[in-house]
Amino acid sequence: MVKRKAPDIAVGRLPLYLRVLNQLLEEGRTTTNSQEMGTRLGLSPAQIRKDLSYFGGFGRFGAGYDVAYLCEQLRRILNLERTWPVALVGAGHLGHALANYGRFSEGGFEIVAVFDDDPSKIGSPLGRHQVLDAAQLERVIQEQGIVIAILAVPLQAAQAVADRLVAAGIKAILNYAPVRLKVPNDVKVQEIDPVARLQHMAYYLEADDAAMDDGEA
Amino acid sequence: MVKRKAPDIAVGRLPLYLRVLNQLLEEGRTTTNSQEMGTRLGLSPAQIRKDLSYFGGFGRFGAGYDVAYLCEQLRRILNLERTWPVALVGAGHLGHALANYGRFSEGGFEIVAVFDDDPSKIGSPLGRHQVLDAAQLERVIQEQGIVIAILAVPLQAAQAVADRLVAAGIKAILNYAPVRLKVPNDVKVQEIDPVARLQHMAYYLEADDAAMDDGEA
DNA sequence: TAGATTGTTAATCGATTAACAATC
DNA sequence: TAGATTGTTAATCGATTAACAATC
Repeated sequence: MVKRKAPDIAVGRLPLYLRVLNQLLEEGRTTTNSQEMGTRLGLSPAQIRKDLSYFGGFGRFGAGYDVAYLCEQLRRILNLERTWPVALVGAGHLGHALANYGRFSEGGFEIVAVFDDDPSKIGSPLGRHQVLDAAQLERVIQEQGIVIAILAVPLQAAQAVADRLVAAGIKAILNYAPVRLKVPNDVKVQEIDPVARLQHMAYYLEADDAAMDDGEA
Repeated sequence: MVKRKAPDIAVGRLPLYLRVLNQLLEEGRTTTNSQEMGTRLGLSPAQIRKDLSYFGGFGRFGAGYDVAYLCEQLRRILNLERTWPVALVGAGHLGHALANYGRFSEGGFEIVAVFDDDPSKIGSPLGRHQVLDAAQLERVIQEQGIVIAILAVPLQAAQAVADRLVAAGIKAILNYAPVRLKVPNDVKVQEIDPVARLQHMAYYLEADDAAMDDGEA
């Protein structure tokens, strides 16, 4: 009866559940079940029911889950009933792509400020914004009560910028620089490193270097 | 003595080890140890030694690891002694960022072709390339023996494009669309979903919506 | 009710950590 | 040698799965 604290790995799957539920919603479906969700995500039905059970009982015995209701509940659990303002640091190619990425808003996030320290970029338009001087970082973050930042700066600058973000009050960083940032315990970091992901997959590829061109023995 | 097959989760950490080793190399360091690597990555020394032990013994008792040597060995294990040609599908904002991303090459990858099906994009320059007609996808992939693809197309198109990639011989897909792709067992997929990562972190943030502006009770 | 699927408990499986003999 | 750190084994910890009573 006394719920054990949800493990982080289960929390990390909730966004995936939210994703399939939105997908089902778009298909006009009103109910689903752990079997179907599992199939779509490549997870076992048991795992989905277990994960959900850390947060409560959201289904109906014999009938599965109401798509809209479960969706709503997951958004509540994940603190997505509000829109979180996000600071984006770095207005290079990646910064541009992120500033123009449409899925943040439906996900519960909105980039409200973009920073760079390159004088040639400051003031230029980016998405619906103008690039702000990185010198303004602390001021803007504090004035707007921003607690989430996306870090899209070169590797060499990443830790220094992260330190400033943390000092300004940021509590969650989505880090695109290939480095494990050092931050206090109460600050969450998620790292996105496409090269590491490719390298992970390369392990399973045929090492065979030659060949392919046109098969000679 | 008979090594057990390395678990995928350990394989996935090898790129991180490679990353710190490169970092150490840049700092001019010639040796390191599991303690130091662990500190830099936020992992236990035991875990690092265990992970490496699946692939062999690379250290010297009492002296730790030779940075250059371990680096070399990890690149060998991960099949990174060659440069893998990569196909990029999708020439939107994200495609642009990826095509201009400098870290693929040092990681062992090179984007050799960019595809899009938008007539207004086909033929236009992107990085060092010209955007190719997506209709040429199969031909180019087969002719060049490409086995790795990066998928940066809209959600709605993702599965259909993935099907074509697989049919053309692709064995590894880095998927930026927020959907779990259905692929055969011998095809690896890694998914990158920044929104899901932000949502994961949002769970740990203060749910408090108001406040912040200027603290009124 | 009979049928279906949940929520939960217990069993299994796998990953991490601790500990230490091996050894340079 | 004494000191240090590896590679590996065994112990611990945690996550996943199987199974089923609960119940709509």
